[in-house]
Formats: sequence, C-alpha cells, structure tokens
Amino acid sequence: MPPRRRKSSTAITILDVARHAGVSPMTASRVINGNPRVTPALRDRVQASVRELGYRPNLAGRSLRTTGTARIGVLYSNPSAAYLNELVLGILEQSSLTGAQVQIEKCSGIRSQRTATQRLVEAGVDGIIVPPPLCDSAQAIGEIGERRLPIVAVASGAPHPAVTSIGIDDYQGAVTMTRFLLGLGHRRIGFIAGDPSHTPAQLRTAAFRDTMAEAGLEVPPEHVAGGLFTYRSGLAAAEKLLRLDPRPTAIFCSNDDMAAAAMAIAHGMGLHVPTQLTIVGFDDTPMATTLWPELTTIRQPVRAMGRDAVTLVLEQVRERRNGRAAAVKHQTMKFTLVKRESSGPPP
Amino acid sequence: MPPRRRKSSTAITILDVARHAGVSPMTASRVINGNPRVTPALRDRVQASVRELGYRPNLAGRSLRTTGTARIGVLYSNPSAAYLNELVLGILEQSSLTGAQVQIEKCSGIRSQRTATQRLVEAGVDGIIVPPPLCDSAQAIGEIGERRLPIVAVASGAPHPAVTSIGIDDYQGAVTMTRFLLGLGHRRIGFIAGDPSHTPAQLRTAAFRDTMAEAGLEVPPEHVAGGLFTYRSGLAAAEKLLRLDPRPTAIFCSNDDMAAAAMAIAHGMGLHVPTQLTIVGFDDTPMATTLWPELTTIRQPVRAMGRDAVTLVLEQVRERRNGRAAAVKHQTMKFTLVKRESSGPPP
DNA sequence: CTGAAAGCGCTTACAG
DNA sequence: CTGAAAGCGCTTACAG
Repeated sequence: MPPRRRKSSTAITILDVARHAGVSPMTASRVINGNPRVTPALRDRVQASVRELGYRPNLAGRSLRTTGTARIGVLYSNPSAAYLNELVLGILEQSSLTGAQVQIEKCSGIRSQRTATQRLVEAGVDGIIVPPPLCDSAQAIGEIGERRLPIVAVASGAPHPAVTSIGIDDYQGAVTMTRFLLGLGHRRIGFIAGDPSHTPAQLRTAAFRDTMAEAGLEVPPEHVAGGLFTYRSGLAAAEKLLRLDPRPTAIFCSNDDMAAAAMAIAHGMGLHVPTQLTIVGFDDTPMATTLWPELTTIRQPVRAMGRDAVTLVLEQVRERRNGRAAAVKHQTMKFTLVKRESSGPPP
Repeated sequence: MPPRRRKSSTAITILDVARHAGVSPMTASRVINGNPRVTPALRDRVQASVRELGYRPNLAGRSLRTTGTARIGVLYSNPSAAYLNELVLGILEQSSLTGAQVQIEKCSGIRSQRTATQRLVEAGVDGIIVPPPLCDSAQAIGEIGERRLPIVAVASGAPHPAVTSIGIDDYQGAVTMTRFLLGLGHRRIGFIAGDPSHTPAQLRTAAFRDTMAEAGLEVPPEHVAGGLFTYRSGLAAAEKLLRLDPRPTAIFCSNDDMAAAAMAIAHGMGLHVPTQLTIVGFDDTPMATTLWPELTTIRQPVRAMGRDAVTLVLEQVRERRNGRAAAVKHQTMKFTLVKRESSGPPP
C-alpha cells in the first residue's frame, strides 16, 4: 500500500478563521486576543468559527511579532531536587506558552556564580529568575543588577524591596500549621528548624514560636531542634526530639524532606504515625505523597510560581523595551494546609 | 532621572551575522545548521561572526518555517511523581528548543483515557508521547493508532513492534546490578519486585533470577518479595525480607521508592546501612540522593529520554507531512550503575 | 470599529 | 557552491 499523502495535518490558521467568519484576519486576531474594540456581532461570529474549526493560535508566529522572543535565564544553586524540578516545570510550561526561550545555569560557589551570571549575560538573556536560596544572596542579586537585567526572586522570605519577587507568606504558613496542631489538641510540639541562613526558615521558626506564645504555651529550648532542610539533618534532629521524656506528641518539620526523616525515625522506634505521634511537613513536594502514611503539610504552589515568575520577567522585559522603567512587584501566592494521614490528635 | 531608551536589547539576527561575515543570509543559515555544502572559507568566516556577535538563533522564527510548529501531546496515568516530572522536564526542554508546543493530559480509568485521548486529538496534536505504564496498554496505543497519530512509547519493557519506542534495557540493567552485588560478595540477596503488570518490572525480576542462577545460586521463593513500585508496598516487602532468618545481606529493590522504604525499615531495626545491610534501588530518581545514606542504583537517563522522545515524534510528524510512511524506531538508551553509600560487602 | 500593508527571524524551494 | 525571492502565522502600526 503506497503511503497516502495527508494534507490534513496542516493546521488551521487565523486566516482560516477569518475566512470562515467572513472578516479580516485583523478582526479575528482582535477577538482572539480579547481586544474589546470589536462589535459584539463580529466577536460572536469569530468565536463561533474558532470553536467550530478548533483553531489554536500558533505561538511561534505570535511571539515572533510580539515579545520578539524573549530569553529568560534561571540561575540556581543547591538544587533541592524536588522543589527546583517543579519550579522549572512551571517556568518551561509558561515560557513554551509565550514562546520565550529558557536557559538554566547552575552554580555552586561564589566564583562559579560570577561565571554563571556571565554566561547568561553572554547568551543574551533579557531577564533572570532566581530561585532560593540564591534569591537571598545580595551578591547574586547585585551582580545581576549591575548588568541592568530584570530579576524575579522566587520564594525569598525577605525579598529585596527593589527587586520583583514571588512567593508565599512563610510566616502565615507556619502560623496556620501550628494552629492546626494546637487545634488537634497538641501541646507538647517539637519543631525541626530549617537552614538558619535561609530567610523562609527564619520566618517559619519565628511563626512557630509566636503562635505557641500566643496560645500561652512555653516552648522549652530542647523542643526546637536545628536542621538544614536535608533528610540527613532531619534524621539527627528527629532522633533528638523523640528521645526526650516526655516526648513531644507532634513534630512540625520545616520541610518535607526532614519530615520524611522524622517518619523513618518514628518508624524505627516503633511509634505509629499518627496514633502515637503526629508528623507534619512544609512545601508539599512529591516526597509528601510518596511516603506512607502520606504527609500533612503546607502546600506551596511551586509550579504556579514558576509560571508567574515567567510572566513577571516578561512584563519587565516589555516595559524596558518600551523605554519605561519597570515597576517592582511583590506577588504573594496562596498556600494551603493539606491534611493527609500523618496527623491526628495526641494519644 | 528619565528612563533611558535601551535599543541594546534588540537581539542579533542572522542578518547581522550575514552582514558581518559578508555573505548572504542563506549561507549564514547553512553554516549555522551544519549544511556541508559550504566552502570552508565561508564557513569559517560565518562561524567567526557568530562567535564574535554572540548570535543565537531565534527559535520562533526557525520553527515557523520548518516544523510549522508541531503540537505534541503527552498522555499519562499513575504519575510516579519523580519519574514523570523528570520526563516532562526533558520533553519541555526539547520542545522549547524546537518550538514545538506541548499539551499534557492525565487520565485515571479507561473511560477517562478515552476522553483524554479525545481532548488531545481535538487540540490538534500531531503526535503523542506515552510514558509508562500506559505505554504498555494495548487499549491506549490502539486508540491513538486509530486516529493515525504518531506515537512514541517511553520506557516500555516490551514495546509493540509497530510502535516507535525509547527506553533502557531493563533486563541488562538488573543483570548489572545483580552482578555488582555478587561481586561485592553477597550470596543471600533479597529482591523486591515491582508491579507485576508493568513490563519493566517483569524484566528486572527475570534478570535477577537468571543472573543468580548463572552464578549457581538458588533463589529461595521467600527471598523474592512482591511489591508495587510504591513506598508503602516497599515497607511491607522489606519487613518480610528482614524478618527472615538468616537474613539477606543485601536487598535489591526494583525501584528507588521501595528502596527508600527498605531503608526506613532497616533503620527501624537498628541495622546500619551498608555495614550490616546493603540496599540498592533502580531508576535514580531524586529520592536516591535525598536519602541518607545515598542510594546505590541504576540510573535511567529519564530527562534525556524525554528530550529524545520529542525528537522521535517530530521525525515522524515531518515524515508524514512529506507523505512518507514514518519508519518505526526502537531507541535504547544507556543506563549506568551509580555506586553511592548504601552498598558494601556483606558483614 | 475595521482592514490592507508590512514585517518579526528564519528557511524552503528555485535559480544560477 | 551561493544567493534573491517568497512565505511560515501572527500582530503592530497606519489608514480609513
């Protein structure tokens, strides 16, 4: 059987829509882009054609004319695998939607940070997204600022006032979780802190202390164990907390990795979660649903943050190209308390 | 200070390169795309200009002319978070490079699978990538085939001969790991199998048995514990294996999630890894390096598989558009044995 | 409010 | 081997 020539795979263009609706391509374009200066009658006709033909705009064509194809850099260090993965996913998703190109550069030390920034600049990026913990590095931010490039800092606990940022309210997140534990009836709550040099860790710890104080509960120093956001540090911290007598009835871990570690320790000591011990995390990384029992945690919409970070850089890039000074924005995303099986009332 | 008009952000185009090198844009294009029909002298001049100007092709422009902007669908179910994330990352990476658009559809039951496929078709995708375990579903493959859409099956243990596929050799991967354990001196090796309905799980189990037999070692039935690739199933399986007397000196888990579970159980029983017990996984997901000790495992280049899956669909799409029947390809990627801290000689 | 023209950056034919 | 022309799909000015 000879291969058949399939002309059918040629996609529907805006010209097809225009012809079908009996209008000019321009009018079709206006309707598709939600431009209000179109007579309702025409708008309806075009929308009907779009639906009927199953039209989907070709983004390459669009971006060629609009953004002129922006290039976005991502500068990261210390990849907390799950978190960064998810963020990059959002970034790629959105940039593929807008036809922007993304270049990702990793750096470890300060030296390599200079060269990574350099590489991005040489690659001609129009703006840079900076995930944590680099988002809090005055060094990194300063260096990008020098090149007069737009920046978006992601998930900083204390974003530089002059730098556009996106993140959740870490303080309120930890308040919510602490209140949830109190609401379950817990009074002896252990806390595993995150890397003290990261601003979100600082906020989460402060929020825990403040909320406990607000409830009239004293937090003995040994109830707060130092951690570094790593699984390994969680192992040591959880061990310390669970050796206390009396033992805390709940452990609030500053992230999911450390909560996973706490779970392993509890398991090892024969403590059943959640009937004998409640363990909760923060972030809602994939780890939270891999574990068993699944983790109660605070969900950060990391993917959406990635998407919006792209939108924010692109806005800045466009402003600049139009010769305007881009306004600094601080976007706060909503977090959610996700209740799963690792939490319950105290024994 | 009035905002300054920065004309500088206008990117360098192929026209700039051509002018700089004193050739036509066509010649520049040929050099940039590695077309061999160019005099070495011209080639060198163009390459020098590219370097000097820091030229980077605008992908929107390119894809507008070449692929005509292909749309790629991804149809998945049962998201083993880490694996899928990584795959999608690769897919988005490559498609953003080629200017292709990606649409991702999730489905759970068979019903929802029909509608998900339907949605992709209606969205006008030109080809579909199918990650595991759907890649082994005759149902899913058949349904896409009916629509005469190109398919790429990812990580199937037994790819349909008529369907283009990409994956590693799961059998050889498990052989390698088993030999590694034997080489360390282990003889009593426990094995946690994966979901028996997934073809890669079948191959890994078979390879383990065969390699043991080849070494003249009998595998008592109780040394092979059934699992489902989930953490939870790993918990139960590991517990069973470690209660045996005599206990295995090593446990080979069919994926990293189950290895993480085994690690938690070992930890709980006070068994030090790796001095008292060796635990190894398969896949090298982010989990493998989150744990402590970090996991010895077989690395699947999932990200690269995502990238190449895009290349494979695009090839098929192009062939079809040219009226040719696309050749079926089965691409096998290299796996790697990654030795970390969870493995050592038997006690 | 609507449309005809031009062009974003690149590459596919088509000539030489 | 090299290049002049045309066009991919869309939207930005510019006219009406």
